[in-house]
Amino acid sequence: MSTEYQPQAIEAALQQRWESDRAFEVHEDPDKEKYYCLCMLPYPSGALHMGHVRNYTIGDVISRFQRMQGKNVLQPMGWDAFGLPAENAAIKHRVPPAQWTYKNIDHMRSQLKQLGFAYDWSRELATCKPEYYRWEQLMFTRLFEQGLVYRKAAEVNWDPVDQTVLANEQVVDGRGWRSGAPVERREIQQWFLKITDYAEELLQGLDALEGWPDAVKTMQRNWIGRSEGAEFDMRVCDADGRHAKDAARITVFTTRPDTSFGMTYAVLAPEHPMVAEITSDEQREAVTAFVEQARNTSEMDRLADGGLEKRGVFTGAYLLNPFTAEPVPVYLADYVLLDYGSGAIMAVPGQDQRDWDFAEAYGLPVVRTVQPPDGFDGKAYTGDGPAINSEWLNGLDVKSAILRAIEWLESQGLGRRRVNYRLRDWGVSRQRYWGCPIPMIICPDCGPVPVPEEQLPVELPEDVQFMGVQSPIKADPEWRKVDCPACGGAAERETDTFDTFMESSWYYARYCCPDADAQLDRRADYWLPVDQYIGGVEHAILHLMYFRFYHKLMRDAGMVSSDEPATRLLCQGMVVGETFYREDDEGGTQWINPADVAVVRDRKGRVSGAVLRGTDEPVVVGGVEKMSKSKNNGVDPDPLIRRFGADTVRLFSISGSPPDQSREWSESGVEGAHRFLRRLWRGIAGFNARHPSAATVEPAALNDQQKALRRKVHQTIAKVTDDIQRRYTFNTAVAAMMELLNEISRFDDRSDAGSQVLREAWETLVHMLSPVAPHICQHLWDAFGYRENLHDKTWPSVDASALVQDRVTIVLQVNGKKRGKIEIAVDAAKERVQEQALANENVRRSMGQATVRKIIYVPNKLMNIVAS
RNA sequence: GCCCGGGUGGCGAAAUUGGUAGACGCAAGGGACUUAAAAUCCCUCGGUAGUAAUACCGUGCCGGUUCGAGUCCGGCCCCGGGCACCA
Repeated sequence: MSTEYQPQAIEAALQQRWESDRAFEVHEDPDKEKYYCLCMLPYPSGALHMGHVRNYTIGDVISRFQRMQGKNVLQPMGWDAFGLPAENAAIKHRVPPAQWTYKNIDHMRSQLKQLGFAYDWSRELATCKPEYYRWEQLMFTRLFEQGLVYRKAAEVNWDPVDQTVLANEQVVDGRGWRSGAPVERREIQQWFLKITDYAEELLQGLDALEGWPDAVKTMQRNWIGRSEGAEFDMRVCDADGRHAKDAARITVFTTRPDTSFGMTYAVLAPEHPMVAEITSDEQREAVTAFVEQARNTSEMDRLADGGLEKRGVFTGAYLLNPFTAEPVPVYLADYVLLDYGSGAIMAVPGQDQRDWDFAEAYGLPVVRTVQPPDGFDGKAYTGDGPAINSEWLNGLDVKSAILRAIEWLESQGLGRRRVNYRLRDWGVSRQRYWGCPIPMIICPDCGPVPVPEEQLPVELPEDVQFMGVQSPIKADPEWRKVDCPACGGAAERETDTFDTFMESSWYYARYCCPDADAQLDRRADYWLPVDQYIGGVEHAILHLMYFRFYHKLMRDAGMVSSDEPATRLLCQGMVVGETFYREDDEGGTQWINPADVAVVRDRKGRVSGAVLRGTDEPVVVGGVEKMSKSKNNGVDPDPLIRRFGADTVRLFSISGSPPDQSREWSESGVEGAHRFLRRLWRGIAGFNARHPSAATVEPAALNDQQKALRRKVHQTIAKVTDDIQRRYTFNTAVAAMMELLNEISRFDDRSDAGSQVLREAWETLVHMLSPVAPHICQHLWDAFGYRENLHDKTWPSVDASALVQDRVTIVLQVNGKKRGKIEIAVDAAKERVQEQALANENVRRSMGQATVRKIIYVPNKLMNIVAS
């Protein structure tokens, strides 16, 4: 064993050893407890970044730890291989997306292997392969047959840059989530999955997900947006409230049926199907113009000003309020949405601020139906209070009045209790090439027909040329030509492809049986649900909702028996880094990579500035931000691995802050991590040279110092175990191991007993550190003379007798302020402690003339003397 | 506006059940070794006063509960994230 730590000399060899041993290939074993640890699969963008490294290190630490707990651990890896960047690269570099993708996968796979992650590579999958997506296509056709898939012409968010439709979730502040371009409005025939059928279950299921962060569950709850209320019908009438016997009815949804007596008008969404029918001749021109304007504005734009300006138009029609038997005028307005509730509302300006604003703008009356405790203040009142101006509801509080109003509606046959969800169906059509073809055929006679099972998969041609941005399968007039499976006549294939969230909705299950001759087989139920899922918070709603939904679809298709895909979820924080820039002559900002900058500090260690390396030109320190191309503050893991080794990079990426918080990258921090491994290496090299043979500890014969080190060792085992297993605070686990190394370094006892304690300490440290830094630890383990694989060695256990202390430190307080400490035998009687405490010089001084009123004693910890 | 997080040294942070605030790491300062540098090792490191022992102050702000509050309660301020005309 060399005296200097050279990671380059050991890491590749160990990686090869694990590979030829097939060390991390696992199989179903009914006798062992299974543990499925999964990191969100990467998009093969080209190269790993520090965020990947952190994510996968967390997963690997958990996986290796659980394996050392004796569990049968599955940790797979694969590629979310479809997606837009491949098409952009194809357009830019004239290389087929498939080729670009496979090349990236090869490179990133080799990077992952250099980091020594314990993956079962035999299960690797890429979602762009027909043998993967064929099952997704089959599932889709079955869902179509069950009525869970439908096609409709719908307003879509059209991204003019990416030339594609975006899901609502992919629109951020009215802009495409990837391109940042303002979203336009279009109508296109689209395929939808009925996720709304599962809204209630998706909501209820969150309560059982105890291992998920509250933040994620809250976001999903808000996204599903359940609201309880009532819906009821109102008849179209004239200005005097007269109506024909067969007068049309319009249904409204409200969460506040108790305020119905305060309804002073009604509003329909501009796209409401009844608009043309009810509009009066006098108002027709104005209404048509308004509807036209609404149609040409995207929903995002219409909602953009957040209620400041409410636009609307009077239809000339009236509806009869069933509560008062009085007519109310009907308006169209932007602020009512067609696809929520029934697309029509009763407006109660007295109790709803939006209605208030609109009533104010259009001179409509306000009727107050709830009495606020502090009087009216020129706004809508939405709080609780007794009902007023509401006949038979008067005096009831809001909750009771709602119930009474619903009872009345039901008894009159006018309406019913109703639950609405904000969640909308999942539009899965994308007008892109590099995605899974949607396995449907449109026949002029039969309509949409699913591609029969024996014709699946509908394969995406990989060897294509891009002419502009147009999808090659759309550009090719031949690809779409097909015979209708139903009537045999000429028909056309769907040329849209799936949203890539479709592939990432079930990959975790396919890993369980990657070679199954079905979407899934029985092996899936052995491994599922995932015990620990790890990924970024940016997927809190989209991916994490879709994969829960898809899991329930697979359950209902009999493929899996669990209700949820993952029992525990960890969202790791971002990797962030300092930014640096300077302004160029044109006033533009030039971002400079941290690698090219030297930071200047003052005497206190505060950052006082920064200069360009080499030239010493000053640059501006721009603040800590998420690593990104645009701020040029990204750090490439490759050179770090070459220079410091994978173990250092792994160690650094999980130390310093807890996994769910952001981790600031710093070169000196990486050096710190490396320094720790070097000290470990040198310490053991020196120890092995002095004490070549192993010996077991004889606890009874140890002196106080030896006992103290041994106690530290076992305290550290307890701490590290708890931190990794229960708390997931890898930063404090690493800190505890660093403390142990410090303690070992201070221990200078060359006696036989001393070296026995020391050996136990070194071995335990290496053992516990191995999930984080597997290469160096295995190498050191070998150097101790063992012939076993550390990843299969049972995790060290705490010797409770080693934790026992003879003497303890008691903190002395006077009136709650620390005044001293005493050393005393463990479990000493309160009287003994009190005697010594009151004899303590410092305690006596701070008590002065005061007399003792009370003594609080926390055994073996603290004594507080209350005196006055 | 609503819903989640969070605010502790120069910095990242720790303090797990109300019981020694600042573990561990980084940065900084001093020293040892060295021809020198790197590497390594040792010491100091919240603020103020003091040679020191020690005292006072200190976990965003104000108040409360308690023998004792970073931790619990009430009210505010600020930062980050999510949702946002959903009736």
